[in-house]
Amino acid sequence: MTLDESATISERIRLGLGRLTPTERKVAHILLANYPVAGLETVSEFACRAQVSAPTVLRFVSRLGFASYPDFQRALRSELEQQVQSPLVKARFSLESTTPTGQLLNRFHQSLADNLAKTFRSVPSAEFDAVVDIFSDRRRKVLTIGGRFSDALALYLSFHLRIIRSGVSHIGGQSANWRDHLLDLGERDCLVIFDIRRYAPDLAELAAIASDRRVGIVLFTDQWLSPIAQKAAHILAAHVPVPSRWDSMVALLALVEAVVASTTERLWSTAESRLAALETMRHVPRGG
Amino acid sequence: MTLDESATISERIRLGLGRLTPTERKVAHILLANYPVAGLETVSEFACRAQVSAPTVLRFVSRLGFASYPDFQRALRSELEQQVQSPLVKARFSLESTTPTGQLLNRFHQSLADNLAKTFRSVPSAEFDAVVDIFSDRRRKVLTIGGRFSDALALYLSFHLRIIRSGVSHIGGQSANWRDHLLDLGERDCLVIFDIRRYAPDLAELAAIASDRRVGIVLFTDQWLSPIAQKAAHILAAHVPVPSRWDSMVALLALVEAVVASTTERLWSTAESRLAALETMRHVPRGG
DNA sequence: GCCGAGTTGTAATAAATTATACCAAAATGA
DNA sequence: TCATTTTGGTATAATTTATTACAACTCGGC
Repeated sequence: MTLDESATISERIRLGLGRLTPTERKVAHILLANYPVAGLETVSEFACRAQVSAPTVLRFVSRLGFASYPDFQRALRSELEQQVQSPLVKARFSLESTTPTGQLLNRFHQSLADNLAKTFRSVPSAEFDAVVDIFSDRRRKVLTIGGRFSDALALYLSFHLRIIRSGVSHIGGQSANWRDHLLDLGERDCLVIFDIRRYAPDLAELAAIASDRRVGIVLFTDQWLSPIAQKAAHILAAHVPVPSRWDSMVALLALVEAVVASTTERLWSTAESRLAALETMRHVPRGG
Repeated sequence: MTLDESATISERIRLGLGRLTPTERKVAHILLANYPVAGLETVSEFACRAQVSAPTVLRFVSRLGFASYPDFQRALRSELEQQVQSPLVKARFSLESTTPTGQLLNRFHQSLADNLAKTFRSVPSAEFDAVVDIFSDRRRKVLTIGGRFSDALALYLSFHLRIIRSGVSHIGGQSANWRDHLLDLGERDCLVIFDIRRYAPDLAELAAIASDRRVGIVLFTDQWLSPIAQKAAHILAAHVPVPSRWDSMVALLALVEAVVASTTERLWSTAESRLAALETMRHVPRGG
């Protein structure tokens, strides 16, 4: 099995993601989400960041086709070197950066653009496709749920999916009642969890139960990966830091929209009539 | 001799350049010319690149104020991690544009970045400030509501505001019941409406009623402006087109988060204790 | 021309890192 | 349920790396 040496390392990782063991995949995701810095650390630092043991990191690197860890780092550095060739473009298009508010907006925009770039750079195509595959499969039921803030995204996703297909629900209400929803799900079905920093214990618990029941978990999370990542079949991670007291869900929403766009395209031929039917229902006059 | 820890390393080098010996200066220049990769190599690789001996490199690092070479590397990495944001990134590290999915993600990302830029460039600071002013004024009640999809953002906004202040609600449920909520609002209060393309007639109706009652309307809408714009006291518009069957709410969410960030900052001194109280309540065990 | 402060490289040493062998635990399938 | 395979961590060995001591060299001043 010879890998294409010309490919960038991040590409190599994304392509080889399928051949990795679960824990190795965790390492891969951490690296992609913190590319390339994580790989430039020592093995143990990297391992610690990914919450795995050092040998796992080494096995990961080895499976990528590198002869040794230093070899791997050399490759990363040489890639970084080429990338940095272009002069450090700092100057930015700016609106009124004179006013305090203008500056704030500028900084905020900067961070968001950044988060978007990093996020899309690190999303493995295979992972993205896998999620779209699942959402496009009408035989699989889909349940969505999220944390305190991210639940809005879970809701948004379920709205969109419900328009183009059946069998989609959003889990709301008291967390005590969540698990009841799982009763309806079987091995082929799918639980979509949104969980970002200040990870919700309630969600982790739900994920554990779902995992026990062999329900496939699709996880939308931040760059540091929610603990649920261990139980998840597929992970889509977004970058969330912004100059604010709170984390940003912009990049996460971007991922959701990309998935929705792709799924919609896939199901369009059949969704179209469904949409028309919905439209008709919507215009039926109601009392009030 | 303590150096300013806040300065970037490259800055630190430039400042200290005078105090270095000739050979050390050579090292400094090599590092600046191949920043930061050269410093991420091993001492001997770095030394070889600079055509000096290993101890010279170490003396250089030491004179910069670092306790050890690994320490120096850690600093470089952490700088890189933060800085990987703005520069360049796009071109080099971009994801597999070879695969169809890679192309799709690239196009999508491109559109979103574009929307963000256009949105932030066109937001009037005064309008932004005005909205923050309103949200920061605890005497004003705030009601949020949105359309089919944008309601998720309305919900998100209300969640955030409710954490830092009282008097915030989200209007849900049947549109027939919406107007009941307006009974609670007076002239000084505020109705926040999210309305993007395929503008909802229901919302326009609600806006008309609110306007009649002299309730101030804050409108989050798309670049073409919902018809509600005529009734609105303040408008924040975002760009929404993406290569998808649906419009994107990413830039709109970005605006919401910017407003929330600013409002939070404004109210923080008092919100902090409120947050602590909420946290306590949250941890009270519940049945189940 | 010799001396001494300052500078640089060589070589030996100490410290860390990476790599491996092995075992336990989990997953898988009959 | 049990046997078999896969997977992941621990402990340790092997290697590389950073560090230090010291000697050689350079350059000014006397």
